[in-house]
Amino acid sequence: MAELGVEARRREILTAALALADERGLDALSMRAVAARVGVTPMALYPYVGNKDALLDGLVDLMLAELLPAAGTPGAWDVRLRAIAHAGRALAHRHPAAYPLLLSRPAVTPDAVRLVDALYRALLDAGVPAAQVPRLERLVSTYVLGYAIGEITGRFAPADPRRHARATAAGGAAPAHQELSGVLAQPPDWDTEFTAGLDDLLHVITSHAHAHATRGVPAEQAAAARPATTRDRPIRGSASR
Amino acid sequence: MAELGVEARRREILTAALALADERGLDALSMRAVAARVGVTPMALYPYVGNKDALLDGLVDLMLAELLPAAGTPGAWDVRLRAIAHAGRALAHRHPAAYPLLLSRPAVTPDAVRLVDALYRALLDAGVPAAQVPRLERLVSTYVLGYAIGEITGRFAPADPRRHARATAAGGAAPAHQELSGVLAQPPDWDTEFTAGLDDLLHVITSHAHAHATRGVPAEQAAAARPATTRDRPIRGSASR
DNA sequence: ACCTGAACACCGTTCAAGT
DNA sequence: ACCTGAACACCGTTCAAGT
Repeated sequence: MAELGVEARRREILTAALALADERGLDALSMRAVAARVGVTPMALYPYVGNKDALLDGLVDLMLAELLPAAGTPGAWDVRLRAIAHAGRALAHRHPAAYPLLLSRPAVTPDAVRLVDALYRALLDAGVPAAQVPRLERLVSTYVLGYAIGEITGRFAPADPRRHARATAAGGAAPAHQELSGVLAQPPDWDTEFTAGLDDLLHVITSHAHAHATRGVPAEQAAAARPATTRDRPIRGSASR
Repeated sequence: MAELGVEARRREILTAALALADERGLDALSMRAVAARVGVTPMALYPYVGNKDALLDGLVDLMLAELLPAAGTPGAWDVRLRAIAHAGRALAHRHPAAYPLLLSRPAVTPDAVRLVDALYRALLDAGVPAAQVPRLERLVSTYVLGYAIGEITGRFAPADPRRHARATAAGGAAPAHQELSGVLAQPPDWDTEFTAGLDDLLHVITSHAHAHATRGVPAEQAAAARPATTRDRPIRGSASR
């Protein structure tokens, strides 16, 4: 009972911290401000969150927990992979200030492992050889995180005319910009671009997949539908539960 | 003369700040610490760097300046693109603490534009249609930045046995991890993996290229080697200088 | 068991002042 | 023209103390 209370209080504190980051940015996320929002003295936070660094790790946990339901999406491997990717990007829009923490902190919490596991599963179901699965998982998650962060931090943003102006002002120093002035004049649609990049990565994945393994359904169903001899390696556990 | 002195002093301050970040991390990068390293009072920095935020932008500038020579690499489009990508990753290893700033600040300085221009040029030379060039440039630069940051911040890192242990401890919650336990047991070579991902992106690029445009040499030579009728759009300026 | 209050060693930045 | 010093409003975190 007391233990449960501690966990609940911890979540209460982390939720307040994430809300504060959402509303006023990472710079405004001080232990003192979080404490004030929870209605307590700064020192009262320490037994629950350790210190500020651990509090930031806690925010990562909280965001991963929000993302996790996407890992349960049913359907073909590419449907599942797309769902997780789009959920990952949507998370960035919901928590633009805290989101970059995902890229800078090791993903070793149970929820992070579960999420990675769902991506591993999708890649395995796509027919990717085991040796390539972790690498392609990192390729996809790097894309999702990097793209979303580029978007929210404004790295891609200079859709305002000033960048274009500056680029052409550079003149001979930026000839390719001049050659592309037509397409650079119209700002891109970031939703469309994200999906296009994801499509490109899906092609990369299928290009690495075994020729015979074009199964697009979850492992159990695929295993049931295929003759056992098409399995390239023994599957240990979990297939029937 | 006085103007030049100001620029030189600014660079001196930024160089000291970058060195400080390299040696003691971003958290240790205070205005006071930079000032002490330069041998001056904190307030003396302000006329040169504006404020702390602008100082961080200055570090981005400094890193881009280090990266820029890679944009001058000669050779075929893919050679040039690879050179820039590998230089971008090498930069991360040289400045692990400051590097993530590249992902979080808009790239609108002249050096940034020059770098993007070199990537645009490589993609154009690859035969990518103009409409796809900016998107694929963002795909490539997102990969380089995201991968390098994942590497230096330890997001990929749990090559230590603990992650694997934790994943398998999760048991039924991480079945794909179990299925992959063989490949997950051996830590990846990050150099090789970076290159493999880059190869994948090069394939994406060529898959988007015009069928006839497999030119692998800089624009001027390619333009000279091909009949003018194969050009899909008029090239404005720069081609002959 | 849970929280508070005072204190310490830091921050970034302002302002008025020095030479 | 270039820099300093004192001051202000903040930080994260410690410690001893309250109830």
